[in-house]
Amino acid sequence: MLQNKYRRDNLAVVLRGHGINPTHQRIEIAHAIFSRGEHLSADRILALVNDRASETSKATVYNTLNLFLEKKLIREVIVDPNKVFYDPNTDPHHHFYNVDTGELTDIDARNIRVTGLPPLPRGMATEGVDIIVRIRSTAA
Amino acid sequence: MLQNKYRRDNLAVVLRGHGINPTHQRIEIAHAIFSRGEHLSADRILALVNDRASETSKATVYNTLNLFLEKKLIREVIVDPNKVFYDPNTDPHHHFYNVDTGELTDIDARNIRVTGLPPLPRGMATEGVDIIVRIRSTAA
DNA sequence: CACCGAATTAGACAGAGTCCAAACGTTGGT
DNA sequence: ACCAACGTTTGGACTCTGTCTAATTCGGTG
Repeated sequence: MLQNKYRRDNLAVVLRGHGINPTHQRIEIAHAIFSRGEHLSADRILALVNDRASETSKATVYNTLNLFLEKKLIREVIVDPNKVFYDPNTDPHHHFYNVDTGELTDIDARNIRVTGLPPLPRGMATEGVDIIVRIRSTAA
Repeated sequence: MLQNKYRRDNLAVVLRGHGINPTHQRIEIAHAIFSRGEHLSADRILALVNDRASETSKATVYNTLNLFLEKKLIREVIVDPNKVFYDPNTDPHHHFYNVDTGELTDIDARNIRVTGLPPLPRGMATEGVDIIVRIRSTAA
C-alpha cells in the first residue's frame, strides 16, 4: 500500500477529508510535499512543482500552503531567520536543527517530558510547545 | 546602583568588556535594548534610537546587532516568520510566545528539565536547546 | 595638522511573502 | 448547449526585512 499512499487520486481524498477542494494545483503541491516527507521552503516547493511543466504560480503556492496550514494538513517550522519551512508531519514532534547546513530532523515527541515550566499567565492556554535542539558538527 | 546600570558611561564599560569599541552609535543602540529589557526587532530599535534626533542609519543598526550577537552581548529569538527579535537576556532561558499579539515573555531555564531526547547523530554536539511555549488567550 | 584604520552612511539591491484585479474553470440551472 | 455564479488561479506590482557597496566621516596618533 505504501506506493499508493501518495498517488494523486488518494491525495484528492485526503484533501477532501480536510475540507479542501482538491484542484489540480493543490494536488500537485500536496504531492510535492508529502511524497518526499522533507521539510521544504515555499520557493523549493514552487521549483519542485514546476520542475517538468509549469504547473502553478508563486501566488498559488503561498495561497495553498496557507490553506493547508489553516486546515492543519501541514505545520510550519520557524528556525531559519530567512524563510519558513513546511512540515508534512503533523504528529507531535520536535526538531534537531543543524545550524551549519540548515538541515531539519524530526524528534518524536512521545518520549519527551518537559518539567519545571512556570504556570501560564492568567486567561492563557497552551497552543503548543516547540523544542528546537540546535546541533553542530564537532569536526570544526 | 540600579539606575546607574544603564547609564551611557557604564554601557561603554560593558561593551569594552565584550571586546567592542564603544562608539556613540553603539552606545545608543545598547541603551535602547538594555534600558528596557524587552524583545525588540531591528526596525523597532532603529525607530527608538532615532526617536528624538537622528542618531544612526539602518545599516549601522544591523551591523551593530550582528556584532553584539557575535560577541554574545545579546541573543536572537526566532519565532515570528517575519522578523528576528533581539533579546538582551543572555542567561539560559526559554520563551512564552503569545501567538495573537506576538508578545514574548522569558521563562527562566534553571528549573526546566527535558527528558527523553534521542542521542545526537554521530559527530554532532548540542549548541543549545530552545523551547517555545505558544500561548493564546482563552477568551476567544 | 596630516594620516590611517575603523566605523558609519545613503541608497541600491535581493529575497520572501502579500495583494489585487483580471482571467479562468466548474458547476448547476434552464 | 448556453449562461451565470462562484471559487480558484495568475502575473505583476508591491512591501518589508535584511545585505552590500563605495564613499565619507570619525577618532586617535605621531
